[in-house]
Amino acid sequence: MAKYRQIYERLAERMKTGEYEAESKLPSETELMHEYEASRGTVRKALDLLQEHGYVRKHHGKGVFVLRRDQIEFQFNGIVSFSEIYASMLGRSIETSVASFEEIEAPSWLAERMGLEPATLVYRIERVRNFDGENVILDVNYFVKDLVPGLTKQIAEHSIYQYIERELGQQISYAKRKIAAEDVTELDRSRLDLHDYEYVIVITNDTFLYEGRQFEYTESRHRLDKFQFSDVARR
Amino acid sequence: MAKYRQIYERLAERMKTGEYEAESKLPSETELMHEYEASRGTVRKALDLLQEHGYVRKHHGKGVFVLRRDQIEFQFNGIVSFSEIYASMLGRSIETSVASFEEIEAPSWLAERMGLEPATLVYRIERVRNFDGENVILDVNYFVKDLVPGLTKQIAEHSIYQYIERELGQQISYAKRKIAAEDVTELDRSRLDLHDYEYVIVITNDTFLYEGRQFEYTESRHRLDKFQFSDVARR
DNA sequence: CGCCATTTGTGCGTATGTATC
DNA sequence: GGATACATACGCACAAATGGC
Repeated sequence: MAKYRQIYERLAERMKTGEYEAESKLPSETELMHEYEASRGTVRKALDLLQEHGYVRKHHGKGVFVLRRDQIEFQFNGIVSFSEIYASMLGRSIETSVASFEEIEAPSWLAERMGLEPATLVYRIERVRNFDGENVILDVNYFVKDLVPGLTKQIAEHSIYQYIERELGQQISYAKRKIAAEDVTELDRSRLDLHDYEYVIVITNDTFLYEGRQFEYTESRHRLDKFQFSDVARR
Repeated sequence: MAKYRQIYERLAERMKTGEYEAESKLPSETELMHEYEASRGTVRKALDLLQEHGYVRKHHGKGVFVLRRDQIEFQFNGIVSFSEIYASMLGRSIETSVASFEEIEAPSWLAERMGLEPATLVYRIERVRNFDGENVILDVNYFVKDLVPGLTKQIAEHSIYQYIERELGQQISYAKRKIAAEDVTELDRSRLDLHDYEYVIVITNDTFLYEGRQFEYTESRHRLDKFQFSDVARR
Protein backbone atom coordinates (compact mmCIF):
# COMPACT_ATOMS: atom_id res chain seq x y z
CA MET A 1 0.00 0.00 0.00
CA ALA A 2 1.12 3.51 -0.75
CA LYS A 3 2.72 5.32 2.14
CA TYR A 4 0.25 8.18 2.15
CA ARG A 5 -2.57 5.63 2.41
CA GLN A 6 -0.92 3.98 5.38
CA ILE A 7 -0.67 7.33 7.09
CA TYR A 8 -4.30 8.02 6.17
CA GLU A 9 -5.46 4.75 7.68
CA ARG A 10 -3.38 5.15 10.81
CA LEU A 11 -4.71 8.63 11.41
CA ALA A 12 -8.29 7.58 10.66
CA GLU A 13 -7.92 4.77 13.17
CA ARG A 14 -6.60 7.10 15.84
CA MET A 15 -9.60 9.32 15.32
CA LYS A 16 -12.06 6.44 15.43
CA THR A 17 -10.64 5.09 18.67
CA GLY A 18 -10.79 8.55 20.16
CA GLU A 19 -7.03 8.91 20.58
CA TYR A 20 -7.43 12.07 18.58
CA GLU A 21 -10.53 13.68 19.99
CA ALA A 22 -13.21 15.47 18.05
CA GLU A 23 -12.70 19.22 17.70
CA SER A 24 -9.03 18.83 18.60
CA LYS A 25 -6.13 19.85 16.43
CA LEU A 26 -4.00 17.27 14.71
CA PRO A 27 -0.21 17.53 14.95
CA SER A 28 1.19 19.90 12.35
CA GLU A 29 2.42 18.64 9.01
CA THR A 30 6.01 19.02 10.16
CA GLU A 31 5.37 16.92 13.26
CA LEU A 32 3.62 14.25 11.24
CA MET A 33 6.56 14.20 8.82
CA HIS A 34 8.86 13.16 11.63
CA GLU A 35 6.39 10.84 13.27
CA TYR A 36 5.78 8.85 10.09
CA GLU A 37 9.19 9.52 8.54
CA ALA A 38 7.64 10.85 5.38
CA SER A 39 8.04 13.95 3.29
CA ARG A 40 5.70 16.85 3.70
CA GLY A 41 4.01 16.15 0.36
CA THR A 42 3.19 12.62 1.46
CA VAL A 43 1.75 13.77 4.75
CA ARG A 44 -0.29 16.37 2.91
CA LYS A 45 -1.74 13.77 0.57
CA ALA A 46 -2.88 11.74 3.57
CA LEU A 47 -4.46 14.81 5.13
CA ASP A 48 -6.19 15.74 1.86
CA LEU A 49 -7.67 12.28 1.73
CA LEU A 50 -8.87 12.52 5.32
CA GLN A 51 -10.58 15.79 4.53
CA GLU A 52 -12.16 14.38 1.38
CA HIS A 53 -13.57 11.52 3.42
CA GLY A 54 -14.97 13.80 6.05
CA TYR A 55 -12.64 13.07 8.93
CA VAL A 56 -10.95 16.41 9.29
CA ARG A 57 -11.09 19.97 8.16
CA LYS A 58 -7.97 21.91 7.24
CA HIS A 59 -7.62 25.58 8.05
CA HIS A 60 -5.01 27.67 6.41
CA GLY A 61 -2.68 29.10 9.04
CA LYS A 62 -4.42 27.36 11.94
CA GLY A 63 -4.16 23.64 11.62
CA VAL A 64 -6.08 20.49 10.86
CA PHE A 65 -9.10 19.77 13.03
CA VAL A 66 -10.85 16.52 13.81
CA LEU A 67 -14.53 16.58 12.94
CA ARG A 68 -17.17 15.11 15.18
CA ARG A 69 -17.76 11.40 14.87
CA ASP A 70 -21.42 11.44 13.89
CA GLN A 71 -20.52 12.94 10.58
CA ILE A 72 -18.75 9.83 9.50
CA GLU A 73 -21.43 7.44 10.59
CA PHE A 74 -24.02 8.51 8.05
CA GLN A 75 -21.92 7.93 4.99
CA PHE A 76 -24.76 6.98 2.70
CA ASN A 77 -23.02 8.81 -0.04
CA GLY A 78 -21.67 7.13 -3.06
CA ILE A 79 -23.35 4.43 -5.01
CA VAL A 80 -25.35 2.13 -2.84
CA SER A 81 -28.45 0.28 -3.80
CA PHE A 82 -31.46 1.71 -2.08
CA SER A 83 -32.53 -1.53 -0.59
CA GLU A 84 -29.21 -1.66 1.22
CA ILE A 85 -29.80 1.77 2.66
CA TYR A 86 -33.30 0.84 3.59
CA ALA A 87 -32.17 -2.32 5.28
CA SER A 88 -29.41 -0.65 7.22
CA MET A 89 -31.67 2.13 8.38
CA LEU A 90 -34.25 -0.19 9.76
CA GLY A 91 -31.67 -2.54 11.10
CA ARG A 92 -33.37 -5.47 9.47
CA SER A 93 -32.96 -7.29 6.24
CA ILE A 94 -35.26 -7.34 3.31
CA GLU A 95 -36.27 -10.39 1.37
CA THR A 96 -35.73 -10.11 -2.31
CA SER A 97 -37.52 -12.18 -4.89
CA VAL A 98 -36.91 -12.08 -8.60
CA ALA A 99 -40.34 -11.69 -10.16
CA SER A 100 -39.16 -11.65 -13.73
CA PHE A 101 -35.90 -12.26 -15.57
CA GLU A 102 -35.71 -11.94 -19.33
CA GLU A 103 -33.34 -11.13 -22.14
CA ILE A 104 -34.90 -8.70 -24.60
CA GLU A 105 -34.08 -6.17 -27.26
CA ALA A 106 -33.96 -2.73 -25.75
CA PRO A 107 -37.27 -0.93 -26.26
CA SER A 108 -36.89 2.31 -28.18
CA TRP A 109 -37.39 4.62 -25.19
CA LEU A 110 -34.61 2.80 -23.38
CA ALA A 111 -32.25 2.74 -26.35
CA GLU A 112 -32.69 6.46 -26.74
CA ARG A 113 -32.21 7.16 -23.07
CA MET A 114 -29.08 5.08 -22.81
CA GLY A 115 -27.68 5.90 -26.23
CA LEU A 116 -27.80 2.30 -27.45
CA GLU A 117 -27.94 0.92 -30.97
CA PRO A 118 -31.41 -0.33 -31.87
CA ALA A 119 -31.96 -3.97 -31.01
CA THR A 120 -29.20 -4.05 -28.41
CA LEU A 121 -29.76 -6.95 -26.07
CA VAL A 122 -30.51 -6.12 -22.47
CA TYR A 123 -31.48 -8.06 -19.39
CA ARG A 124 -34.72 -6.90 -17.89
CA ILE A 125 -35.17 -7.86 -14.27
CA GLU A 126 -38.01 -7.25 -11.88
CA ARG A 127 -37.25 -7.65 -8.22
CA VAL A 128 -39.68 -7.28 -5.37
CA ARG A 129 -38.51 -6.35 -1.89
CA ASN A 130 -40.57 -7.76 0.89
CA PHE A 131 -40.46 -6.26 4.33
CA ASP A 132 -42.54 -7.51 7.26
CA GLY A 133 -44.64 -9.63 4.97
CA GLU A 134 -45.50 -6.86 2.56
CA ASN A 135 -44.16 -6.15 -0.89
CA VAL A 136 -43.18 -2.52 -0.70
CA ILE A 137 -40.46 -1.96 -3.29
CA LEU A 138 -40.34 -2.93 -6.94
CA ASP A 139 -37.03 -2.66 -8.74
CA VAL A 140 -36.98 -2.83 -12.53
CA ASN A 141 -33.44 -3.14 -13.84
CA TYR A 142 -32.12 -3.01 -17.37
CA PHE A 143 -28.53 -4.14 -17.90
CA VAL A 144 -26.74 -4.04 -21.24
CA LYS A 145 -25.83 -7.64 -21.99
CA ASP A 146 -22.54 -6.86 -23.72
CA LEU A 147 -21.29 -4.98 -20.70
CA VAL A 148 -22.64 -7.33 -18.03
CA PRO A 149 -22.44 -10.76 -19.63
CA GLY A 150 -23.47 -13.92 -17.90
CA LEU A 151 -26.06 -12.47 -15.58
CA THR A 152 -28.39 -15.08 -14.18
CA LYS A 153 -31.47 -15.20 -12.05
CA GLN A 154 -29.39 -16.63 -9.22
CA ILE A 155 -27.07 -13.64 -9.30
CA ALA A 156 -30.02 -11.27 -9.39
CA GLU A 157 -31.29 -12.83 -6.20
CA HIS A 158 -28.15 -11.70 -4.46
CA SER A 159 -26.08 -8.69 -5.39
CA ILE A 160 -25.70 -7.77 -9.03
CA TYR A 161 -23.25 -5.02 -8.22
CA GLN A 162 -21.03 -7.42 -6.39
CA TYR A 163 -21.06 -9.68 -9.45
CA ILE A 164 -20.11 -6.81 -11.74
CA GLU A 165 -17.24 -5.64 -9.60
CA ARG A 166 -15.85 -8.90 -8.27
CA GLU A 167 -16.60 -11.42 -11.01
CA LEU A 168 -16.43 -9.24 -14.08
CA GLY A 169 -13.82 -6.92 -12.63
CA GLN A 170 -15.65 -3.92 -14.00
CA GLN A 171 -15.31 -0.67 -12.19
CA ILE A 172 -18.46 1.28 -11.55
CA SER A 173 -17.80 4.95 -11.83
CA TYR A 174 -20.83 7.05 -11.09
CA ALA A 175 -24.59 7.12 -11.07
CA LYS A 176 -27.16 9.76 -11.87
CA ARG A 177 -30.20 9.56 -9.67
CA LYS A 178 -33.55 11.21 -9.75
CA ILE A 179 -36.29 10.97 -7.19
CA ALA A 180 -39.88 11.93 -7.87
CA ALA A 181 -43.43 10.87 -7.11
CA GLU A 182 -45.44 9.18 -9.86
CA ASP A 183 -48.91 7.80 -10.29
CA VAL A 184 -49.24 4.15 -9.51
CA THR A 185 -49.10 1.93 -12.61
CA GLU A 186 -50.71 -1.39 -13.36
CA LEU A 187 -47.35 -3.07 -12.85
CA ASP A 188 -47.06 -1.54 -9.40
CA ARG A 189 -50.49 -2.80 -8.49
CA SER A 190 -49.72 -6.30 -9.64
CA ARG A 191 -46.41 -6.59 -7.83
CA LEU A 192 -46.79 -4.53 -4.67
CA ASP A 193 -49.11 -4.45 -1.69
CA LEU A 194 -50.22 -0.92 -2.26
CA HIS A 195 -53.31 -0.61 -0.04
CA ASP A 196 -54.94 2.50 -1.35
CA TYR A 197 -51.93 4.61 -2.08
CA GLU A 198 -52.28 6.31 -5.41
CA TYR A 199 -48.66 7.35 -5.73
CA VAL A 200 -45.28 5.73 -5.58
CA ILE A 201 -41.87 7.30 -5.11
CA VAL A 202 -39.70 6.45 -8.08
CA ILE A 203 -35.93 6.56 -8.03
CA THR A 204 -34.43 6.36 -11.47
CA ASN A 205 -30.82 5.40 -11.66
CA ASP A 206 -28.46 5.68 -14.62
CA THR A 207 -25.20 3.97 -13.80
CA PHE A 208 -21.96 4.23 -15.72
CA LEU A 209 -18.68 2.40 -15.99
CA TYR A 210 -15.44 4.27 -15.70
CA GLU A 211 -15.07 5.08 -19.39
CA GLY A 212 -18.42 6.80 -19.27
CA ARG A 213 -20.38 3.95 -20.83
CA GLN A 214 -23.82 3.41 -19.35
CA PHE A 215 -24.52 -0.19 -18.45
CA GLU A 216 -27.64 0.13 -16.33
CA TYR A 217 -30.94 1.88 -16.09
CA THR A 218 -33.08 1.13 -13.10
CA GLU A 219 -36.36 2.27 -11.67
CA SER A 220 -36.90 1.64 -8.02
CA ARG A 221 -40.54 2.07 -7.14
CA HIS A 222 -41.37 2.53 -3.46
CA ARG A 223 -44.64 2.58 -1.63
CA LEU A 224 -45.09 6.06 -0.31
CA ASP A 225 -45.04 5.25 3.39
CA LYS A 226 -42.00 3.03 3.15
CA PHE A 227 -39.75 5.37 1.29
CA GLN A 228 -36.88 7.18 2.87
CA PHE A 229 -33.67 8.58 1.51
CA SER A 230 -30.75 10.01 3.45
CA ASP A 231 -27.44 11.46 2.56
CA VAL A 232 -24.73 13.79 3.67
CA ALA A 233 -23.72 16.67 1.48
CA ARG A 234 -20.40 18.38 1.90
CA ARG A 235 -19.03 21.62 0.64
CA MET B 1 -5.73 32.37 -8.80
CA ALA B 2 -3.48 29.40 -8.24
CA LYS B 3 -1.76 28.09 -11.34
CA TYR B 4 -3.24 24.61 -11.09
CA ARG B 5 -6.70 26.17 -10.98
CA GLN B 6 -6.00 28.16 -14.10
CA ILE B 7 -4.94 25.02 -15.89
CA TYR B 8 -8.02 23.25 -14.56
CA GLU B 9 -10.33 25.96 -15.87
CA ARG B 10 -8.64 26.14 -19.23
CA LEU B 11 -8.88 22.39 -19.71
CA ALA B 12 -12.48 22.30 -18.51
CA GLU B 13 -13.33 25.02 -21.01
CA ARG B 14 -11.70 23.15 -23.85
CA MET B 15 -13.77 20.11 -22.99
CA LYS B 16 -16.99 22.08 -22.75
CA THR B 17 -16.48 23.72 -26.13
CA GLY B 18 -15.73 20.34 -27.63
CA GLU B 19 -12.15 21.14 -28.51
CA TYR B 20 -11.28 18.07 -26.52
CA GLU B 21 -13.86 15.52 -27.53
CA ALA B 22 -15.61 13.05 -25.27
CA GLU B 23 -13.90 9.65 -25.01
CA SER B 24 -10.68 11.12 -26.39
CA LYS B 25 -7.34 11.14 -24.64
CA LEU B 26 -5.93 14.33 -23.19
CA PRO B 27 -2.30 15.26 -23.88
CA SER B 28 0.09 13.50 -21.53
CA GLU B 29 1.26 15.16 -18.35
CA THR B 30 4.63 15.89 -19.95
CA GLU B 31 3.00 17.61 -22.91
CA LEU B 32 0.75 19.66 -20.66
CA MET B 33 3.80 20.68 -18.63
CA HIS B 34 5.31 22.31 -21.67
CA GLU B 35 2.05 23.72 -22.96
CA TYR B 36 1.27 25.47 -19.69
CA GLU B 37 4.87 25.96 -18.57
CA ALA B 38 4.20 24.27 -15.26
CA SER B 39 5.78 21.50 -13.26
CA ARG B 40 4.41 18.02 -13.42
CA GLY B 41 3.01 18.27 -9.90
CA THR B 42 1.01 21.33 -10.84
CA VAL B 43 -0.39 19.70 -13.95
CA ARG B 44 -1.27 16.65 -11.91
CA LYS B 45 -3.18 18.73 -9.38
CA ALA B 46 -5.23 20.23 -12.19
CA LEU B 47 -5.96 16.78 -13.58
CA ASP B 48 -6.90 15.45 -10.15
CA LEU B 49 -9.36 18.28 -9.78
CA LEU B 50 -10.85 17.57 -13.19
CA GLN B 51 -11.34 13.96 -12.23
CA GLU B 52 -12.88 14.90 -8.89
CA HIS B 53 -15.37 17.12 -10.69
CA GLY B 54 -16.26 14.44 -13.17
CA TYR B 55 -14.65 15.79 -16.28
CA VAL B 56 -12.07 13.12 -16.89
CA ARG B 57 -10.94 9.71 -15.81
CA LYS B 58 -7.28 8.92 -15.30
CA HIS B 59 -5.84 5.54 -16.18
CA HIS B 60 -2.52 4.36 -14.92
CA GLY B 61 -0.25 3.67 -17.85
CA LYS B 62 -2.79 4.71 -20.46
CA GLY B 63 -3.67 8.35 -20.12
CA VAL B 64 -6.41 10.74 -19.11
CA PHE B 65 -9.74 10.39 -20.88
CA VAL B 66 -12.50 12.91 -21.40
CA LEU B 67 -15.84 11.73 -20.04
CA ARG B 68 -19.09 12.27 -21.84
CA ARG B 69 -20.60 15.74 -21.44
CA ASP B 70 -23.95 14.82 -19.96
CA GLN B 71 -22.28 13.75 -16.77
CA ILE B 72 -21.40 17.24 -15.75
CA GLU B 73 -24.74 18.82 -16.33
CA PHE B 74 -26.53 17.55 -13.24
CA GLN B 75 -24.07 18.62 -10.60
CA PHE B 76 -26.60 19.14 -7.85
CA ASN B 77 -24.24 17.64 -5.38
CA GLY B 78 -23.07 19.52 -2.38
CA ILE B 79 -25.11 21.84 -0.30
CA VAL B 80 -27.62 23.78 -2.30
CA SER B 81 -30.98 25.01 -1.23
CA PHE B 82 -33.71 22.99 -2.82
CA SER B 83 -35.48 25.93 -4.31
CA GLU B 84 -32.32 26.70 -6.23
CA ILE B 85 -32.26 23.20 -7.58
CA TYR B 86 -35.89 23.38 -8.47
CA ALA B 87 -35.51 26.70 -10.23
CA SER B 88 -32.48 25.65 -12.22
CA MET B 89 -34.14 22.45 -13.32
CA LEU B 90 -37.12 24.17 -14.78
CA GLY B 91 -35.10 27.02 -16.16
CA ARG B 92 -37.35 29.51 -14.48
CA SER B 93 -37.22 31.38 -11.24
CA ILE B 94 -39.41 30.90 -8.23
CA GLU B 95 -40.99 33.67 -6.25
CA THR B 96 -40.33 33.49 -2.58
CA SER B 97 -42.45 35.12 0.06
CA VAL B 98 -41.72 35.13 3.76
CA ALA B 99 -44.95 34.04 5.39
CA SER B 100 -43.69 34.23 8.94
CA PHE B 101 -40.58 35.50 10.69
CA GLU B 102 -40.23 35.20 14.44
CA GLU B 103 -37.68 34.90 17.19
CA ILE B 104 -38.63 32.20 19.66
CA GLU B 105 -37.24 29.90 22.30
CA ALA B 106 -36.44 26.56 20.74
CA PRO B 107 -39.29 24.12 21.33
CA SER B 108 -38.19 21.03 23.20
CA TRP B 109 -38.28 18.68 20.23
CA LEU B 110 -35.99 21.03 18.35
CA ALA B 111 -33.61 21.58 21.26
CA GLU B 112 -33.28 17.84 21.63
CA ARG B 113 -32.76 17.27 17.95
CA MET B 114 -30.12 19.96 17.61
CA GLY B 115 -28.47 19.44 20.97
CA LEU B 116 -29.33 22.91 22.25
CA GLU B 117 -29.66 24.22 25.79
CA PRO B 118 -33.31 24.73 26.80
CA ALA B 119 -34.63 28.19 25.97
CA THR B 120 -32.00 28.84 23.31
CA LEU B 121 -33.20 31.56 20.99
CA VAL B 122 -33.85 30.60 17.41
CA TYR B 123 -35.27 32.29 14.37
CA ARG B 124 -38.26 30.50 12.93
CA ILE B 125 -38.98 31.37 9.33
CA GLU B 126 -41.70 30.18 7.02
CA ARG B 127 -41.15 30.73 3.35
CA VAL B 128 -43.52 29.88 0.56
CA ARG B 129 -42.28 29.23 -2.96
CA ASN B 130 -44.67 30.18 -5.69
CA PHE B 131 -44.33 28.72 -9.13
CA ASP B 132 -46.65 29.53 -12.03
CA GLY B 133 -49.12 31.15 -9.68
CA GLU B 134 -49.32 28.25 -7.27
CA ASN B 135 -47.78 27.84 -3.85
CA VAL B 136 -46.07 24.49 -4.08
CA ILE B 137 -43.24 24.51 -1.55
CA LEU B 138 -43.23 25.48 2.11
CA ASP B 139 -39.88 25.89 3.82
CA VAL B 140 -39.76 26.06 7.59
CA ASN B 141 -36.32 27.08 8.83
CA TYR B 142 -34.91 27.23 12.33
CA PHE B 143 -31.61 29.08 12.76
CA VAL B 144 -29.75 29.35 16.05
CA LYS B 145 -29.60 33.05 16.79
CA ASP B 146 -26.18 32.98 18.43
CA LEU B 147 -24.65 31.41 15.36
CA VAL B 148 -26.51 33.43 12.76
CA PRO B 149 -26.98 36.83 14.38
CA GLY B 150 -28.72 39.71 12.70
CA LEU B 151 -31.00 37.74 10.43
CA THR B 152 -33.87 39.81 9.10
CA LYS B 153 -36.96 39.30 7.06
CA GLN B 154 -35.29 41.12 4.19
CA ILE B 155 -32.40 38.70 4.18
CA ALA B 156 -34.79 35.76 4.34
CA GLU B 157 -36.44 37.02 1.19
CA HIS B 158 -33.18 36.58 -0.62
CA SER B 159 -30.51 34.05 0.22
CA ILE B 160 -29.85 33.21 3.84
CA TYR B 161 -26.90 31.04 2.92
CA GLN B 162 -25.29 33.86 1.05
CA TYR B 163 -25.71 36.04 4.14
CA ILE B 164 -24.11 33.45 6.37
CA GLU B 165 -21.11 32.89 4.15
CA ARG B 166 -20.47 36.38 2.81
CA GLU B 167 -21.64 38.68 5.58
CA LEU B 168 -20.94 36.59 8.63
CA GLY B 169 -17.95 34.86 7.08
CA GLN B 170 -19.10 31.54 8.50
CA GLN B 171 -18.16 28.46 6.62
CA ILE B 172 -20.84 25.87 6.07
CA SER B 173 -19.41 22.42 6.27
CA TYR B 174 -21.95 19.73 5.65
CA ALA B 175 -25.62 18.88 5.75
CA LYS B 176 -27.55 15.78 6.62
CA ARG B 177 -30.62 15.36 4.48
CA LYS B 178 -33.56 13.06 4.63
CA ILE B 179 -36.35 12.73 2.14
CA ALA B 180 -39.65 11.06 2.91
CA ALA B 181 -43.36 11.34 2.28
CA GLU B 182 -45.60 12.58 5.08
CA ASP B 183 -49.28 13.21 5.61
CA VAL B 184 -50.40 16.71 4.86
CA THR B 185 -50.64 18.91 7.97
CA GLU B 186 -52.87 21.83 8.78
CA LEU B 187 -49.96 24.15 8.20
CA ASP B 188 -49.44 22.71 4.72
CA ARG B 189 -53.09 23.24 3.90
CA SER B 190 -53.04 26.81 5.06
CA ARG B 191 -49.91 27.80 3.14
CA LEU B 192 -49.94 25.70 0.00
CA ASP B 193 -52.26 25.14 -2.94
CA LEU B 194 -52.58 21.45 -2.37
CA HIS B 195 -55.60 20.52 -4.50
CA ASP B 196 -56.51 17.12 -3.14
CA TYR B 197 -53.10 15.70 -2.51
CA GLU B 198 -53.01 13.96 0.83
CA TYR B 199 -49.25 13.70 1.06
CA VAL B 200 -46.28 15.99 0.80
CA ILE B 201 -42.64 15.16 0.24
CA VAL B 202 -40.59 16.44 3.14
CA ILE B 203 -36.90 17.11 2.99
CA THR B 204 -35.38 17.62 6.40
CA ASN B 205 -32.05 19.30 6.51
CA ASP B 206 -29.61 19.51 9.41
CA THR B 207 -26.80 21.86 8.50
CA PHE B 208 -23.50 22.27 10.31
CA LEU B 209 -20.65 24.73 10.48
CA TYR B 210 -17.13 23.54 10.04
CA GLU B 211 -16.45 22.89 13.71
CA GLY B 212 -19.38 20.52 13.71
CA ARG B 213 -21.85 22.88 15.37
CA GLN B 214 -25.38 22.69 14.01
CA PHE B 215 -26.87 26.06 13.17
CA GLU B 216 -29.90 25.09 11.13
CA TYR B 217 -32.79 22.71 10.97
CA THR B 218 -35.12 23.00 8.04
CA GLU B 219 -38.13 21.21 6.69
CA SER B 220 -38.88 21.73 3.05
CA ARG B 221 -42.38 20.55 2.26
CA HIS B 222 -43.19 19.93 -1.40
CA ARG B 223 -46.42 19.21 -3.15
CA LEU B 224 -46.15 15.69 -4.51
CA ASP B 225 -46.36 16.50 -8.19
CA LYS B 226 -43.85 19.32 -8.02
CA PHE B 227 -41.10 17.49 -6.24
CA GLN B 228 -37.98 16.27 -7.91
CA PHE B 229 -34.52 15.56 -6.63
CA SER B 230 -31.42 14.75 -8.64
CA ASP B 231 -27.85 14.03 -7.87
CA VAL B 232 -24.72 12.36 -9.08
CA ALA B 233 -23.04 9.81 -6.91
CA ARG B 234 -19.44 8.87 -7.48
CA ARG B 235 -17.33 6.03 -6.30
C1' DC C 1 7.91 -14.59 -24.13
C1' DG C 2 10.83 -10.54 -22.92
C1' DC C 3 12.19 -5.76 -23.91
C1' DC C 4 11.26 -1.06 -24.24
C1' DA C 5 8.95 3.39 -24.68
C1' DT C 6 5.16 5.85 -22.82
C1' DT C 7 2.20 7.28 -19.19
C1' DT C 8 0.47 7.76 -14.71
C1' DG C 9 1.55 6.91 -9.51
C1' DT C 10 4.42 7.69 -5.43
C1' DG C 11 7.88 9.92 -2.73
C1' DC C 12 11.50 13.25 -1.47
C1' DG C 13 13.61 17.83 -0.93
C1' DT C 14 13.34 22.63 -1.32
C1' DA C 15 11.74 27.33 -1.87
C1' DT C 16 8.30 30.70 -1.55
C1' DG C 17 3.55 32.52 -0.68
C1' DT C 18 -0.25 33.40 2.50
C1' DA C 19 -3.21 33.09 6.63
C1' DT C 20 -3.42 33.13 11.69
C1' DC C 21 -2.12 34.45 16.12
C1' DG D 1 7.09 42.13 13.15
C1' DG D 2 7.86 37.37 14.11
C1' DA D 3 6.58 32.55 14.71
C1' DT D 4 3.80 28.91 13.17
C1' DA D 5 1.01 26.39 9.95
C1' DC D 6 -0.98 25.34 5.68
C1' DA D 7 -0.82 26.30 0.24
C1' DT D 8 1.51 26.38 -4.02
C1' DA D 9 5.16 25.31 -7.16
C1' DC D 10 9.34 23.24 -9.03
C1' DG D 11 12.50 19.40 -10.05
C1' DC D 12 14.08 14.83 -9.62
C1' DA D 13 13.98 9.76 -9.11
C1' DC D 14 11.91 5.53 -9.23
C1' DA D 15 7.68 2.35 -9.33
C1' DA D 16 3.89 0.32 -11.77
C1' DA D 17 0.62 -0.28 -15.59
C1' DT D 18 0.02 -0.41 -20.52
C1' DG D 19 0.84 -1.49 -25.20
C1' DG D 20 3.74 -2.21 -29.23
C1' DC D 21 7.52 -4.77 -31.09
